[in-house]
Amino acid sequence: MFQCNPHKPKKEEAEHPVTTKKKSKEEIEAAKALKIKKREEEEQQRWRWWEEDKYEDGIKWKFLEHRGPFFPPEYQHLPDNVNFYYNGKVVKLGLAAEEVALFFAQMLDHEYTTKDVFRNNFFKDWRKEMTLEERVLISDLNKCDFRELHTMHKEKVEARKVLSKEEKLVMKEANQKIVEEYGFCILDHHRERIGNFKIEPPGLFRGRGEHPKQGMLKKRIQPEDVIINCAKKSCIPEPPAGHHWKEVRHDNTVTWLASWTENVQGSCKYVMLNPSSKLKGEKDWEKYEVARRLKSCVNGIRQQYQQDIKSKQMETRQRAVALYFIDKLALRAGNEKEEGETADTVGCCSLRVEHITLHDLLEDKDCVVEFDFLGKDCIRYYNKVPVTKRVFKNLKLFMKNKEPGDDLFDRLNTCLLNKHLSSLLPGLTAKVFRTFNASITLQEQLQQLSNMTDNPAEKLLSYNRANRAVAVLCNHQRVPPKTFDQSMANLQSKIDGRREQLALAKSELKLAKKEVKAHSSDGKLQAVVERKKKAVQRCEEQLMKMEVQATNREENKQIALGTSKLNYLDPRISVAWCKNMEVPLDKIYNKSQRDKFAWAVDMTGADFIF
DNA sequence: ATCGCAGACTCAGAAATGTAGCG
DNA sequence: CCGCTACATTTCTGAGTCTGCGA
Repeated sequence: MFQCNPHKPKKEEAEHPVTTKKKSKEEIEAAKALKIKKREEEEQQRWRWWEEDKYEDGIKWKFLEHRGPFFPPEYQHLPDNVNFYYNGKVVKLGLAAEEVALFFAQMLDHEYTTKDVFRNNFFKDWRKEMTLEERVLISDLNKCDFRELHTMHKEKVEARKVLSKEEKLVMKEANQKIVEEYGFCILDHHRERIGNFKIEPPGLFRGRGEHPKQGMLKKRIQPEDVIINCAKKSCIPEPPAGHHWKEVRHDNTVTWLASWTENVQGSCKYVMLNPSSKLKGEKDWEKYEVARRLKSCVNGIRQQYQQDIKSKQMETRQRAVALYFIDKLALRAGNEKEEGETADTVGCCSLRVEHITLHDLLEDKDCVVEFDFLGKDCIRYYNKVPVTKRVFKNLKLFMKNKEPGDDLFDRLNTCLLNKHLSSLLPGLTAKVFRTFNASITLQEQLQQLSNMTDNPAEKLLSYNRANRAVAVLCNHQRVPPKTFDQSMANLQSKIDGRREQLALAKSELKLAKKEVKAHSSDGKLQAVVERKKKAVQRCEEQLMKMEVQATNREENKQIALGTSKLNYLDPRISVAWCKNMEVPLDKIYNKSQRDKFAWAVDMTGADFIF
């Protein structure tokens, strides 16, 4: 005799005493009820800013109050028994040099520390932190032995993992206290979550790809480096004891609460609000509205750039071809970058001759352009695209008499392009094409792929496939997780196991049916048949679910769906689809995504069209 | 007037952390 | 029942886009 939990049909053996199971079941129910109640409360407290009037142009808030950013703890000297060695001898480093040495030691397992650029940059900056004595002594990184520091660090990480439940809870509560105090601000009478209220701790700069500055020391930020922005009439945040702010200003035309200049690239860093905030949400909404405006005039714009390709002006022709790429391939604008300051990556306007190859004929297609370049974050863009004859001819022209390293569009830059675009439609820039093409693709794909008659798993697979089409368009890639092949194999063996189980269940059902025939009108046997039938059905459902999961995972191997979902797809398309398909929203958006898109969830009906 | 550059903001994947489901 | 692991979510901060201002 056993109970079968409807949520876990797989567990069929009565391994546990019924009493404990019952209890935990009740507990689960109670927890669920609590969650629902909490969610409802949250919903009631939510600021429905999308129902309010907008501020006049440029004003971002009328009141802003916060506690200032949260600073990381000061560095503490290493314990006495942990030593750094130079040339085989113990060297006791001063506080500053030791801290930086530890940054390097912590990364010893990482590939970074084997790269020459990284090592040289690190060593140069490290020496700057040394005392004169240290600097005289330590002149060769290869003679430095950080292994004891490295081991200590690993042990610390390990120790944190094996803490008892109680200790972990204490830490969690301490963290929550910090979030409560520093993680929120008051903006126009509403409590809003801050995104990154923690000051970035010092460390070694890690760029993406072959970054010329990798390994440089990212210095500790002091309150003296930080500018605070808040309302004049608010309670001004208190700097840490013994310190003062660089400046306190009251600029309500910007959205940041604090800012500082980072020393490696000299760029500004900001403390800003969480994506669920009004300030971010309103901007997001506006972004999709501009993209929808583009939708209504994109045909005209397309016609125009097709015409412009024939223009007598070289500048116009280049602009037209670039726009053709941006529209068709969802390329980024491609601003110029300072050479030697960052990794060598490009976008549309900054493409060089070496990044494309022209094929009059390739794989049965005429006029094929082969793209191969590193884009944002050094993600490779590789694509073979058939283009119109006109575009093809122009590309040949643009490449004539140029070296591989020369700009493809030598008469064009993003400023020129965007000026042209904004003359076609106010607010139109190159990146709007990415948003527009991403969202329209999602809408079309959902329309094509999903059917009301599909089962829930199939509907979700279709949604993911539509999402995936967008991710492919936008070239959102990821490195397959290290465990990918293994986990795929695991899933497959699970599927195989389930298949066998299904076969078994089927034959048992047959047998049971025979029995019934033999001893007709035996009620008990009839019940057995019913039970076996259910078992078969359950098995089939489970199998189907797993197979869909396997398909989805395989197709997702190198594709990252998150970025497009979060930044390119008008959430109203997804909300409307859920309503039409009767799919619960939380199947496609997790908690923070629902928070971010609260405006869309609230205002969108099943009839929404992008 | 224009041009370059700082400033402000969005977008990006990796890494860290949390959690659920499994044996 | 409990620890472990795989997967999901969150955090982190670097890398883009684009605007507006001052020389």
